[in-house]
Amino acid sequence: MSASSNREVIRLFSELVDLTKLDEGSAQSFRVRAYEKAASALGELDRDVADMTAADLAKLPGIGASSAKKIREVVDTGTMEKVEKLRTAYPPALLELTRIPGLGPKTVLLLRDRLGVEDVDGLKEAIAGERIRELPGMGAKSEEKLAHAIERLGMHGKDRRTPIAEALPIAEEIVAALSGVAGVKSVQYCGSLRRFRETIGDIDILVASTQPEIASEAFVELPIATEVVAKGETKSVILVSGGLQVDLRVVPPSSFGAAVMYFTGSKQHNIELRQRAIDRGWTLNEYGLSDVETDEVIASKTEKAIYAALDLPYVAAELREGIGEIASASTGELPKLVEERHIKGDLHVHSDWSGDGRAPLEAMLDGAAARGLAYVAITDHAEGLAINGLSRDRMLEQREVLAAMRAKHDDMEILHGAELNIAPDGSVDWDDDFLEGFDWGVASVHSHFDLDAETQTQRLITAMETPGVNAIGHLSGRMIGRRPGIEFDVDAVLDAAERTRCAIEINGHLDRLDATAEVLRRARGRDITFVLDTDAHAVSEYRNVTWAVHQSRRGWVDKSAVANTWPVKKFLNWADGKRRR
DNA sequence: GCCGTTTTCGGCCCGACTGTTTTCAGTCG
Repeated sequence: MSASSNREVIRLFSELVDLTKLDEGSAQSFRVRAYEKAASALGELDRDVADMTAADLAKLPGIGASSAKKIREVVDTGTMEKVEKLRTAYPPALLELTRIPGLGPKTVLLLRDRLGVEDVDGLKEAIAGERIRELPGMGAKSEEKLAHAIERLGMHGKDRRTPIAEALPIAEEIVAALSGVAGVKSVQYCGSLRRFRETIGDIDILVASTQPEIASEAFVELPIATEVVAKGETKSVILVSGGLQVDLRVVPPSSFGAAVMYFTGSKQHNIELRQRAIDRGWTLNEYGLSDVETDEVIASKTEKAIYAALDLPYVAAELREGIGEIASASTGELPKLVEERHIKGDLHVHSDWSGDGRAPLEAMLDGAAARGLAYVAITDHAEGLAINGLSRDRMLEQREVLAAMRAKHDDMEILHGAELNIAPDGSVDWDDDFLEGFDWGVASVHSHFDLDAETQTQRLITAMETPGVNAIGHLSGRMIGRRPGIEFDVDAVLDAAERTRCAIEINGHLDRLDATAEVLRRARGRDITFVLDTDAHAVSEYRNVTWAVHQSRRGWVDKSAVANTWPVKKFLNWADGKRRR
């Protein structure tokens, strides 16, 4: 990716944020927020900063003359003087202290200035010597909390994030448990989980209840809770196994919409909405949108009503990252997003014919039919995948078996496909003649993840150019939280997708969610076709379609670009067309 | 540090919980 300089600039700005929090003694200082905003703007930039002048940079929203100069400095010299200077004043060991939950910049500086605490070991000594309690505003209880927080740092510091595949089932379990509690009208998980980020800092649960104390009590008593961090009337915090934090807010039912909105975030999205409220003489908080003068509530029950009052269409949770979605919403330029009911077929499905499939062919077809799909492509692994793959002969045999099963499923089109392996040189398992016998081909990277970006780019492009390849499966090959994706030139691959008419898959496996949202957003404005797939290896995994839809929304993908939302005939013609090029 | 259909200076989102306080500071989201 050409953005290696972007990554370095963002890294230094993030460090600048942390250092400035200490230097200013506040995480909310305007300078800190300005640096955060600049870092976030750079993260969304689809150009290489090295190619931009200071004047170009300063035109970007959130970046002014000062940040522009710093960015150029990093590009030209490889470093940032301000960061270097702050590093000597606040060494890494001291910065590490701010990662301890409950310990903010003010207290870290107090510890250093009054007790000479320079690092975690120094803090432990101060606690053991009962010297914390000598400080203003601190007591014996503070020592106890800090000692405990240091233990927590080891297993789950402030900045450790949990893969969505781990967090989502926990959140669903808690939602289900609280739904049955007396007085509870609605329960919803919010935060980054609802925005469908691929990793989660903590789980946010919102409850609407007429009896908040019962809900709070039930929450801290959940069997899944390993520790209660805080418990109040409307706000409580627990830890679950592994140290993952779960926050609960309880609001009256009439405020549910405002509270969901507040609790879903993102922080930047909320700030922009609140600014929009202020511009209209109103104020927005988790209880509602109200008039500053009269206290009259303008909207609070639903998110939609609040957006409408602010002259905005409803903004889907997956879009709320504060990266321009409010500006796009206000001008009617948000994409038309995919909904689950739009998905007419599944194009990446395995059976137990290949090694990792867990259900018989019949069961997978019945499962697809039960979901009301108009078509399904069986795509077992091809033989290049040593452990799992089917030989040519087995594939031909499977084709016969599928043909016989068509009679039973006369209201569902059954496509015979294959999941092909992309070799390091971009070739796939079989020659064009044999590939022509299939109805559908999805080609994926399953090995050689460490090749250099240039080789990987060419590898993907060669695969896309192959007539029998309709789509590239799980484009990056990443496993969230376990394995990074391959490195490749995103723009070059997107160019090839336009040119070859090869689709890019949006894989709904929770540990994949691939293509990534960053790549999908980068494809905005291009003429690229996507397919949403479950990559189901068992009947239960057809539900991955839900996650694929969320992922597409997070990537700002327009429904019109998703082939499996099209009318069936149009889809079949398109799929066939690519194969005959 | 950023920004501007009232402003190039003076604003910048809003509220809950904890521990220490007799009214608030710090932290967090």
